[in-house]
Amino acid sequence: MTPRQARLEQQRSDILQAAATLIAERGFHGMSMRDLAEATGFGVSSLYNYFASKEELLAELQTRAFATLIDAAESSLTDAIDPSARLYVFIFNQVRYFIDHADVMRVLIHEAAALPAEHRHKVRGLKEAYFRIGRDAVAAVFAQGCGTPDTARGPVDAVALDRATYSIFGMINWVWAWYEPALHGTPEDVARSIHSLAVCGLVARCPSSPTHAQLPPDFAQRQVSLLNRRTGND
Amino acid sequence: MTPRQARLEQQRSDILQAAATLIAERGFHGMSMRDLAEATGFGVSSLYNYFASKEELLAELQTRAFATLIDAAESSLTDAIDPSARLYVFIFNQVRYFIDHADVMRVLIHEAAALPAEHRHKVRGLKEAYFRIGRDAVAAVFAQGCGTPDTARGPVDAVALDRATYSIFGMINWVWAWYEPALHGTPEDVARSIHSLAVCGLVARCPSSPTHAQLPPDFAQRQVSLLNRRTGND
DNA sequence: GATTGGCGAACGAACGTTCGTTCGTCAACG
DNA sequence: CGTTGACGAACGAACGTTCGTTCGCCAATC
Repeated sequence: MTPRQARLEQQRSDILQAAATLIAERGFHGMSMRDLAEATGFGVSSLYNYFASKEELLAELQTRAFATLIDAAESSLTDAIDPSARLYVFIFNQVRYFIDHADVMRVLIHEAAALPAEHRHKVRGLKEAYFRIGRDAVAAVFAQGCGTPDTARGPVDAVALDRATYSIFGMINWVWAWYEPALHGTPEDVARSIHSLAVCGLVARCPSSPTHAQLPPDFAQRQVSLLNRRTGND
Repeated sequence: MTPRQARLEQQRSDILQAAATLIAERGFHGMSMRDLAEATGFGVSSLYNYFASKEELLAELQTRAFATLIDAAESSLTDAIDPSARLYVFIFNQVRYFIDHADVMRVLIHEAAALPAEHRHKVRGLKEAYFRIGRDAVAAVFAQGCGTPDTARGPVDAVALDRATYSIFGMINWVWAWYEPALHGTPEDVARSIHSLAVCGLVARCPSSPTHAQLPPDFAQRQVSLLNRRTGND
């Protein structure tokens, strides 16, 4: 990559990050290209040297973010740890990303419908791919039972599995709406709360959430580097 | 109430419902007053006979919806049933409302930030009141344990309780993003899935979700009438 | 080493359209 | 007959986008 291309890519990333912040605040239609120009220091027309239109800018933002999420999830789930720990890794990955990139996350959740049809289908495909990764992780825990054979429930019907998976996604995705570091603990605390709720519920007795000791030793660093890759929205 | 006032109130409700649909589709800034005029059959300027501004319209929509939710939750939780069943009632209430009024719900979730400061604080107050109702229901289950004394965990720290409550709200609120009646079962199925996940998790053995037999016999009808009251967004 | 020319990148100005809102008017109803 | 409410026309502001131009860098030429 020439320095020329690197500079261009860097500025595209900067613009995307600024756009994520503004869209998260005011919504896609609430952000004007003039707002974005002021936030980035560019003139309004210069933005069109980097993105063909406002809608293409949104599409690029969403595509990059989902690709990052999928990459991080796939890479982190290659380890052959037990289902409950795998689910924790998946949850922590996503919680971590949402807390670190709250504005990008808000865009992902809120502005899927603002895309033109062509881009919407592409993003939809990425979203479904991501959903399947999560559902596989949930299904493994579901099938396994509480870790001991006598509590195993056996296979569950597909609709109930979908509902459970969507519900777990709901816990994770909702983090953007309430989490404040000063009030609600660390991202690890959040991930543990969600994992505990997903696996054991509020009241049941079962093994506590995996500690870091049970996870690969380089786990934390791996996640960070993965999540900062490709999106460039840091 | 004179017929005059009744007619005015009816038309205000109609306009609010149409606005909810449009805002849910395109976002607050994405809906124009001309769109709303076309959807309601009014001329653009006639809308200003009913609402002082576009922002006041949004504020009224959100205020009415939260007031409806709070009323329904408070009324349905007066019965002295056991904590787990109370939590189910709370969850079902909200799921039911979200599925019946998916557009209003999307507005509640997405467009809080679009309000001017004054109205935003008022709505924020309603939202916190609603949160406290849910948190009390969660806390009772949390404290009770799995219904038998030997599994009781005792009191939990406040931050963890908040995290768990927010997570349960997340499961419920996320329903708008995925639920389709043809694919995912009845609203009761959804409420049971969420309740089961909240109380027992994916794997633990514990009493199944309350059946309707355990609930007051007029439960279903009471919910419907409550939820259709005051909002008028039907 | 100085001059030139091509080119990516940034810009201000302006386009036509749409935005939220206001106003004067006029028909209809109580 | 007086009040209410519906309306089209019009407002200034802001929208996304385009255009012509300029600036500065880097390589090729003298």
